[in-house]
Amino acid sequence: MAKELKDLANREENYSAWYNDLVVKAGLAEYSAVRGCMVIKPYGYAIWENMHAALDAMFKETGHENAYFPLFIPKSFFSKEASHVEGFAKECAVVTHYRLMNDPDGNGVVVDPDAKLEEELIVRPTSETIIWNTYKGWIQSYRDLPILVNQWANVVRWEMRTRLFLRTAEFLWQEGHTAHETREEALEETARMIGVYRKFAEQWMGVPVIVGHKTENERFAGAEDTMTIEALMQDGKALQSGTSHFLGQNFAKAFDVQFTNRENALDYVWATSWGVSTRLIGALIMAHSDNNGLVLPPKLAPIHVVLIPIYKGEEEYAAAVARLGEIAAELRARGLKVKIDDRDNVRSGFKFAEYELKGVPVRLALGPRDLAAGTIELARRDTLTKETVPQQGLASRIADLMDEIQNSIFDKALKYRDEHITKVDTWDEFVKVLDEKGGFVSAHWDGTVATEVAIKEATKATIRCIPLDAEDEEGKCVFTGNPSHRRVLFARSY
RNA sequence: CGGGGUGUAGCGCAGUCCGGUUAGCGUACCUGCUUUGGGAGCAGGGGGUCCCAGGUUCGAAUCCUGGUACCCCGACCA
Repeated sequence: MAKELKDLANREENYSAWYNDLVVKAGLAEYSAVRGCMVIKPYGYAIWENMHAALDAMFKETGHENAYFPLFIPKSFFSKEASHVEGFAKECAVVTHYRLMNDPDGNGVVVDPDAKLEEELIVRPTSETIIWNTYKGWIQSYRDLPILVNQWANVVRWEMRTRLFLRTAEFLWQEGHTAHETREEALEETARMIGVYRKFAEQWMGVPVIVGHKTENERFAGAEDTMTIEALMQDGKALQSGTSHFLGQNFAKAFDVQFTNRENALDYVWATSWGVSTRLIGALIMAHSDNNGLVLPPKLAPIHVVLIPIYKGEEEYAAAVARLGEIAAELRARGLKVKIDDRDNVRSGFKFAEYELKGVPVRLALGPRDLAAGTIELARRDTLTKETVPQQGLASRIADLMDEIQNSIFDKALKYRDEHITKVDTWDEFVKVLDEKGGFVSAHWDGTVATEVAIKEATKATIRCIPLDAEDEEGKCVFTGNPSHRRVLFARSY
């Protein structure tokens, strides 16, 4: 185990390898036998369950309901919306047969050539097409609107290169798909849901994000506008952490979803879609972790407090574990998720390191000295500080501490993020900041796709978003010198 | 699909150039004793299709031919 710490401490050299190592060693996930696919282990899945629960409650508050649509989508559905198919065609898993048979030559099981599907089925890379095909049957009148439906599901995108949580061939997500009477209502929904994502990222994950619009070039395939939350990772790269799309009437037209409006005229429905995925777990890891491992925000941590007995011999062990049991009960009564690690085959120092690696926010250690004095050792994961405190009043102290830690890790991430937004007005500076400092570069851009693409080719940096709060400011494009009316945010990204 | 690399114990690797004891090291695992307020020590033990197939040879982890899998860098992308 000593070796693991050393590996993790070398993260400056190779952040990628460090990240991968951390995900595996903290017990969150690992690659599976299937190329590019990930096994989410119980500890990692517990974080996802917490995210799921919090997001789901927010969706309900904003009037949404859950439903479920098929995993398989007929191939023909994809050809109905031209830019949509163009965006996803290159990364689809396709089902062509429905039966296996024993190989006549005795080489195990083979695909039965007689069981070829008339029309291939696509394993969903996203569900717009199957959902709009379904909505067509649900909508006749403005009285049927709005439809505010969310689905929790898995999707498959056959990516060339994968990274645990950030990009895997299959991933878990939620996708909201809404239908509205008017353009304005759909635009409001698009903005409302990116607001929900922002709130979740900042208040639950402790990850500050910048809300903005994607450029035409970075927009979702089939959308008229894509709103995004962009987070900054500790290696200076940006991560698109959630998106909300205004789809206009594109899918309504492609799937012929018309309704009778209040003026008794036929009109096409206005649509939005929005989603976040298990990628958020990657964001959580890369925003907060340090050289000792994960740092989890209390609101999403599977375990809030771990209790560790310190002892010599059976008598001390029994005494410490018994007292910890009483303390655990008090903490649980406060709604805290508590684990007593009473293993006696590993030493306490080993346990300390292990729970730091796993990012448990608070650790309590109780030994003979504490039992005699009525105290306990309390250690904070985020600051790596520890102090000896009275057992008296411990539960309320820790309940308060959870809020403090939640705020503290957000503040730390916010400070880092804000220090890594650099205003730049010349091309030399632009390149220099990207190479030496990283983070977001706030610069003028002439608004053309050609310039954006040229900058990407020159620097690997893309426009992460046009921030919502971007002020009007006259300036010159950092690349072409053409006039610009506001700054946009560039960064290298995952 | 282009460029590079690697397949040897659960994991991480050495050995391959230059063929030759019973294939080795670290770690993990099992047993025992001693330990225990920050990743324990000692002793003993178990675990191998050296990626696969064919070839050369008295003899192949090592050389040759073909295959295959995975990793890294690019293109693609939540």
